[in-house]
Amino acid sequence: MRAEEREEIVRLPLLAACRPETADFLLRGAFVQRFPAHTNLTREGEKADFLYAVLSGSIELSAAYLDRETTIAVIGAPHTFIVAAVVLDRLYLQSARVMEPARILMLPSESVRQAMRGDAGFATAIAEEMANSYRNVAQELKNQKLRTSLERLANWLVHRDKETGGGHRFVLPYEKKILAARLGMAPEVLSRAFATLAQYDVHVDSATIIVKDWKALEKLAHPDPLIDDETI
Amino acid sequence: MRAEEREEIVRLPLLAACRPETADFLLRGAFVQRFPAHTNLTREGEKADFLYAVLSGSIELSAAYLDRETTIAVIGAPHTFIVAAVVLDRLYLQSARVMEPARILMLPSESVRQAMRGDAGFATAIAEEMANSYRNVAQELKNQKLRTSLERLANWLVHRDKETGGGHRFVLPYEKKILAARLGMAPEVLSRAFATLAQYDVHVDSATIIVKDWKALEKLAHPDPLIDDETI
DNA sequence: ACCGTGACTTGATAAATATCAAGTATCGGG
DNA sequence: CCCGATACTTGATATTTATCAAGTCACGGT
Repeated sequence: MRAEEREEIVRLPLLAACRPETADFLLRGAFVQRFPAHTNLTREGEKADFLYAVLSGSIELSAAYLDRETTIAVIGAPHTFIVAAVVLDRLYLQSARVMEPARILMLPSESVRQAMRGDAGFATAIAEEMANSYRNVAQELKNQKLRTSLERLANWLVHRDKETGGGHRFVLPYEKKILAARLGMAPEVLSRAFATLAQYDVHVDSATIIVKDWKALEKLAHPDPLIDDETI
Repeated sequence: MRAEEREEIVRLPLLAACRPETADFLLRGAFVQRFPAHTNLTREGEKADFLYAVLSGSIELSAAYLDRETTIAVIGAPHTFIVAAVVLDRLYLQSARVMEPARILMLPSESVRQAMRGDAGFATAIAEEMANSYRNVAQELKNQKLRTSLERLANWLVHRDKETGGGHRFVLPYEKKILAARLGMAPEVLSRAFATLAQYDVHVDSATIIVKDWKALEKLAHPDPLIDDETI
């Protein structure tokens, strides 16, 4: 592992609060690897061998049931994924696939558990990471149970616009097919939802979104910090 | 706090793995309180002042949006709730209401965070608690996104039957109205779903459920450990 | 014992969402 | 530059779910 890469890694929220010797211990068994798009990193049901952290690129987490499949979340740097399975030494509940070509840090799961037992700072960082993940998925559950598909799309657009600087013009970060799965609807429904949003002056040109009447969109969306704000 | 009550508390998964002095420290600021049914313990949006653990009784966690409301989960002993908000010192994302009269342990949230920083065993226990909660919500999200309402009910029955000893006969632990919200459907839909299950030899007499043809129900439900098994 | 409230059910209907099919557009590889 | 695969859109339709309304029933409080 190169020195500058090591620098980058110990700045991750996960490692920033642990003792130097814990970081040493963890990084001894760790490695960083680059993966091209579409690589499958984990499949749900497998044993949790590694904790993964995204250094760059993005990862799609998905789950399947019978012949159905859905996207649970899309993760980017500097976040981790499938930490819960590692902490509990259980099976992955989700599959992880590389979306944008990614650099991934992999920590052997047994080392992680051992480091937790020995370093309260690290264990706390893991707990905080888990708490964040918990809140994100709890918010997503509220999103699913309390909103219609049109409302979920409208809120996603409002949120994405803020995230990209509030220019009221941005490009979708991934395929509409994946966005549809992420929002919990069939691709055809997403297509029609975009068509409906034309009434609210939302213009869609392939992957580019232009929000001409911000107020109208926000009124439709009714964003709620307790569902949409990840840092509340 | 009585000695036997203290005994009971330090056996909670949360405290079982921490150092004696950490338990002392935590229990110094803690108290146990009995609450009658329907008491509101927290409201979503409030600051997280306490970590709650259920010693007996049960708690309903719910969330609202506009004029809608849903039940996120129902918690019993020896589980905790709203730990994530405490760990991160943020706002509660869910409201908690007493369902069955309950004895609740309350730990001041600042003490919890302080204890985590000082005791790796306790921080690890919190991380494990969070990991369990995370997996439960993630499973619930899969349940919502990948199944129809009839399938959710069928699986809930299968699961509940196993939980209560597999006698193929049990009593609903709470009102159908709440069950409907828990399963993500309108009460009328639940009513009709029960009616549909008559075809599968599921008999409903007010709150008593009798499953006459277990195989038929299980075939309809298609239970999946990665969605339904909390300990996988 | 009576009353009133609220849970539960059932019917009728509307709205939301999924599915199937067909056509167009787009994009990467040869 | 062309081809084939796949994403995306749109229409028609089916299924799922919600809503509104009315009636029954059970229960707690007076």
